Amino acid sequence: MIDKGYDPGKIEGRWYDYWLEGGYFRAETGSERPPYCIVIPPPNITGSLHIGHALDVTLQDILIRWKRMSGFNTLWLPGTDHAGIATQNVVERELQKEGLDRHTLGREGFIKRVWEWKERYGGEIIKQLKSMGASCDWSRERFTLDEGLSRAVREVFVRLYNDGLIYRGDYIINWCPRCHTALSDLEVEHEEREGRLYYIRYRFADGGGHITVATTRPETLLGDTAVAVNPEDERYKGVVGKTVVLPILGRHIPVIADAYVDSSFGTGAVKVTPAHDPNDFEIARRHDLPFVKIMDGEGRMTDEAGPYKGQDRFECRSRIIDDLKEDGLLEKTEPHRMAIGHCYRCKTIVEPYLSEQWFVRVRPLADEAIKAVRDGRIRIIPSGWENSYFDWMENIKDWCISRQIWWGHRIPVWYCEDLQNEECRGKKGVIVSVETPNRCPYCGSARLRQDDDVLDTWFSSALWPFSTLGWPDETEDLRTFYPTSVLVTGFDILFFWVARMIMMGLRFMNDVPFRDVYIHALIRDEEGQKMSKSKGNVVDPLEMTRVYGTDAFRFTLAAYAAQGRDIRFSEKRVEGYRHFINKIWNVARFILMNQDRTGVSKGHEMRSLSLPNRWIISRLRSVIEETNRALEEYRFNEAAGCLYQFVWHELCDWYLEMIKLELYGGDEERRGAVMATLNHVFEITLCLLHPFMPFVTEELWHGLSYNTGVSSICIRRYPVPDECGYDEGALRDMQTVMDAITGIRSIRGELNLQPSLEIGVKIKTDDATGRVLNENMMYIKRLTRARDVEIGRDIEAPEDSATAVRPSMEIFVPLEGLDIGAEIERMTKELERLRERFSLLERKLSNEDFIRKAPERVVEENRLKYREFKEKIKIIEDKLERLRGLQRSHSP
RNA sequence: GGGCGGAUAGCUCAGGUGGGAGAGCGCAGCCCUUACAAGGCUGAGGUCACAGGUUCGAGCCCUGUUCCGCCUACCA
Repeated sequence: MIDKGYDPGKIEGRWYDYWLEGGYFRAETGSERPPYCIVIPPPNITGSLHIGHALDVTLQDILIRWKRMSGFNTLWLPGTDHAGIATQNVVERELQKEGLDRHTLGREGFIKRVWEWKERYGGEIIKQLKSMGASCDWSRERFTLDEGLSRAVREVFVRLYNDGLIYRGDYIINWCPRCHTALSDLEVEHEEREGRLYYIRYRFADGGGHITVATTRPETLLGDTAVAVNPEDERYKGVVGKTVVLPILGRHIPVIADAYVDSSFGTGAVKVTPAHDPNDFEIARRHDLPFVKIMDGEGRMTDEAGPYKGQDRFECRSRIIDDLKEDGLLEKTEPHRMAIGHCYRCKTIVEPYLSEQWFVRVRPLADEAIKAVRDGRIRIIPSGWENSYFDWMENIKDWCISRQIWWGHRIPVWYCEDLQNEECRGKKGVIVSVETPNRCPYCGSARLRQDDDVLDTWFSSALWPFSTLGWPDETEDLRTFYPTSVLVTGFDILFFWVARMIMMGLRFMNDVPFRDVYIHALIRDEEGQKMSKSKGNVVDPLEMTRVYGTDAFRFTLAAYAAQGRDIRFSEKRVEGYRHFINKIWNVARFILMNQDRTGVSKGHEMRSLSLPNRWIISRLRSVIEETNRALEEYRFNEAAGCLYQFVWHELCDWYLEMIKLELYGGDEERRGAVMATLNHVFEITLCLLHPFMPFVTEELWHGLSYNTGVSSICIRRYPVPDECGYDEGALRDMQTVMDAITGIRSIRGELNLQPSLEIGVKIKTDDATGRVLNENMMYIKRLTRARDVEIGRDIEAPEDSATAVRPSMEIFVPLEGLDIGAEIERMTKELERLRERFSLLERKLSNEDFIRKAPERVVEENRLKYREFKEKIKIIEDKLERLRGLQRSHSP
């Protein structure tokens, strides 16, 4: 006999090892079975499992286990991401504690150090994935800096370069002064804040007056090389072409006209700082203005900043404001809402910064990626995200891919230092190559210098669906599993990752990287706040699994995963599902206890079974259908909800309670038949549940010896409807029996009758219903604790009796000393409810338009209900009248 | 500035194509009935944010309003 309660800690590790030993998670090469593949969104090696991963992993595992059981050759490919900036930051912090920095170690030494760190801690998250029960094929685990994946990265870079889709140049990019690197537009998080708009006077050089510009960043005036106005702006017509004097520095700069300037904003005149603002950069290129860099990579002011040299950018700002005030050049300031960009890794305010970087020309790639979704080669689920996808793709700008850090894929570009011939000089000595060159291919020089930069981490993750399968080699895995089946991820990386995988997949594999993209919600705390360490509101998934068990936690996440909505996570709900698992556990206990006593017999005809047995099998058939359908449509919450409802409220509350009668009494043949049915139903139920709660289902499946012929539930065929018979009559009859039982119970409950009180019951009903009730009398008696039940079409309502009205049934419970007042109250309330509904029906049916325009089916349904309610109301009215009569005769 | 989503029971949320308002938790009453008190039975509780419109009929479709959340953006 198994333990009284379920203790997840005892069994989870054991079964996970069992699965690994059995090799159940390993994908086959050269399989006849249809492939089903998911590549995991690779977690950062710096990370530890958070609740978002837990959700992501749970949903993927549900799909993979379901498909594996359904006969597919499944591959769930796991791995981790090197996470360039994040990892570099972590290791740098560690060095800092030792009083070191990366420059003292040197590039090679530092990278060695990061690898050491990776070996030590990078595996943590993998262990945590395993503890969630993830059925990944660990023999195919990948890391974005693996040799194979690195080769893919270089290959892609070289091909894109040769196709003219990668270029290098001086542009304004987003610069993080703390991480000392360029960032792509996406890596900047914008946050709206209350700032100030400063109105600053620039005096004309000829001494006559001034022009006022408005700016949010007064310190950048040090780098101004013009003031611009709109050419159509009448106010400034006479000013264009004049010269103004830059405040503080006294430099003379021109007033120019450019259509970019919005006359309605500020004063209609804008200062132009070409080296520190992307728009000004464009203006400067149009007007051939000089570029003056006033800030360095640390965010400190350069020599160009004159008296402010060496100051921090924010210190400089306040100094400049003071100085402008002193010079009487600060006209006014206004409050101004604006979005400020922050580094997504360290939250430092980013700086628009002019520097030489590598870029991907994404327009042609994006166009193909748009087509793939438009024509349905890729489905995005829920489809609402398609709009965001299209919007972003249509307005996409070139992607800055070079990073000035050390941890990552070094850019496969070398520069010839000698430029010894015409060809070499023509190419500017730039060598782009998959293999590391020994000599310059143009001039033969051996003095080559590799580009210092590494690639954006997302550049390598964009290749993940094919680089992990062996590309650029034409491997068996690639042939079998590309395109992958579905990508499961959160919307926060739709652009970062999903969109870029689509672009790269189409470009290099000539096919989409996945057929479906399932986008799940973000998990928030109970107040709807995003979880973050600094807020201290994180829910630790590992603690959840420790306290409630992995299965309960997984089931909770699945039950929460309704499409298109954020999840507000509540621990109470996990607790609820732990109870659910305990419930399942106890079904197994129930089976084992009775099995010992009764044994099991086999091969029973459905029609020879008693009503509850025929009913539960028919219900299970529907549950199988619904679960499969829900999973097919990524409606995880519906699948979970349907199983929960079935197990708890149908299997346990009704079926088990009813068959106790047959198990405790009845003949041996009958007991054996019931046990056979129960086992059949429970075995299938465990299988249905297995993808959601792998551990407890495996444990019970073995505990109940269902493992004949198949060594693990995880490879047992996922239930199909044909495994169950279907008996519509049983569903109908069972409903009748349940109606009778709940009717009687309702009287018991509402009148507060002692459960020990054995009651007599009279039911007035038609012959057909009466026959069903009589056939199942024993269940009714047991579940209502009724002494005797009299059934007939001519039953008279006894005096002093409580009443319940059910479809085609009037139920009476005669009671000595019935509390007439209480019963009148009950009946009155019931009557009110009925009358309300009835008058609605009455109005509907007396509406000619309704009769004429509504579908026949709906009209008929309403007529039926109308008659039913009318009858019920009459019964209750009569009953009430009699009760009132009684009340009068009883009172003195 | 543009876009998207949400507002349903005290709380957290379900409600694929318009036709009987649901679940879990919580709450109240009764019950330790031999799988489970991590349980059972019976209940109470809702002008489906607001205002219009379409329709025989709207939680669901359309328009507008309010509040909340998110994404996105080069008006300094």
